[in-house]
Amino acid sequence: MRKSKAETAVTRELIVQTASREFRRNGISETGLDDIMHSAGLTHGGFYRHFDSKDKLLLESVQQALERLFASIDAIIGSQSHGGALESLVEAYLTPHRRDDYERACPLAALASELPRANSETRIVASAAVDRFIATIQRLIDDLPSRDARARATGIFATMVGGMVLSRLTDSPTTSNRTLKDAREFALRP
Amino acid sequence: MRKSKAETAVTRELIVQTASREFRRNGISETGLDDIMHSAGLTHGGFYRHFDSKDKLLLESVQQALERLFASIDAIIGSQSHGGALESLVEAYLTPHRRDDYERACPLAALASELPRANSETRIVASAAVDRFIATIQRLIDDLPSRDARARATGIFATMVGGMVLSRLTDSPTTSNRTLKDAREFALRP
DNA sequence: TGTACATCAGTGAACGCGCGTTCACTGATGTAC
DNA sequence: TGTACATCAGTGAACGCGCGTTCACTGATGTAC
Repeated sequence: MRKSKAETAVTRELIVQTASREFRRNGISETGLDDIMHSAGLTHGGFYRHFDSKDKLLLESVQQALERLFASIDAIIGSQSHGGALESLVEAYLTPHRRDDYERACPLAALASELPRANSETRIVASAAVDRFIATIQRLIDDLPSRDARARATGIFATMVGGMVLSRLTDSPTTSNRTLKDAREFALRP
Repeated sequence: MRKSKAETAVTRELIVQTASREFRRNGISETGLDDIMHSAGLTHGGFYRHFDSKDKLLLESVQQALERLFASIDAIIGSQSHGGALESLVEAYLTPHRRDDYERACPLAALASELPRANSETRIVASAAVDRFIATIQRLIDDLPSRDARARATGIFATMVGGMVLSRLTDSPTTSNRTLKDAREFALRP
């Protein structure tokens, strides 16, 4: 049952999107190709018509998640007066919504301890994303010389990623939400 | 070749210690019992004379790593004048040494994205350790009412964990070291 | 525009490997008398 | 204190399962004329 080129492209996109969510939800090595294909409504055998390996799918999944995350962040920043942009960014990131909805979760936080062992292409993408995140934050800090702004931006991003990681590690939902709030306030402290 | 009770206890301890390092280095699901037993100089068949399951070993490994980490932190705090203790704690944590030496790494950072999916006993231990870490930091903050000190301590710990996670995610050693430094300074910023 | 053939997306079975776990066995240790 | 037997730490093979990957097959799509 060959599919048309258009249908094939849609299927491929669906697989990447599904994988992107499932990797973030269940981790890289705990997510099987069978899980992904089944979640996408397909059987596992067809996978290799679209991708060379699980590693290649992981690479595209992480890339896609990052592209969408940066797109949403850029939109948030763009829609704000310059003064409130940093606050909006931090508050959009450290949110119960982004903690619980793995479709929108930050792959750097969701895959934090697994990415350093991923294949080299994926590591390069992840490492570049850290840089881009920090540079984005740096641009929103205008009361410091650029060297200090970069250092401050790194600290802010560390607080964001750490706050998200800790909030997922915490059992109690109340405490988890307060962790997000405390991290937001610490990151934005003047 | 039955071993004496003393030898058996030593072997058991060796397995926990080895597992604790290997889990932190290679992750929970990517570390096999065979890897651990082989690293400890044993064969995999003997494992079940000491532990009921991989999950039970994980629990003890994480517990042991946390006990040792808290012991070293308490020692650092105890040996300091009260004013410098927070600085010493943050600087002892966000160090290239603790990033690279998995014998001393913080399990919360090294297993950050895997622990939320671990068995419930291990999750409870991890969650309690987050609380204890925050409480330890809180006690070193004396210029704020306790509610605010707790919030501040949460922010500091988020920065510490995030800084460590990001430094492991970064390809370049120079950048990775600077990330640690920036996170240290951000955490300690007055 | 229609026809004949090649291509290939998706299916479902199979392969090979590694993993967590079990088991029969060995021989030194522990224990009961 | 010595002897006879039970226990059990460690070995290495085996089991069963799941995983990433491959493959023969189907039939609709794409293409060459």
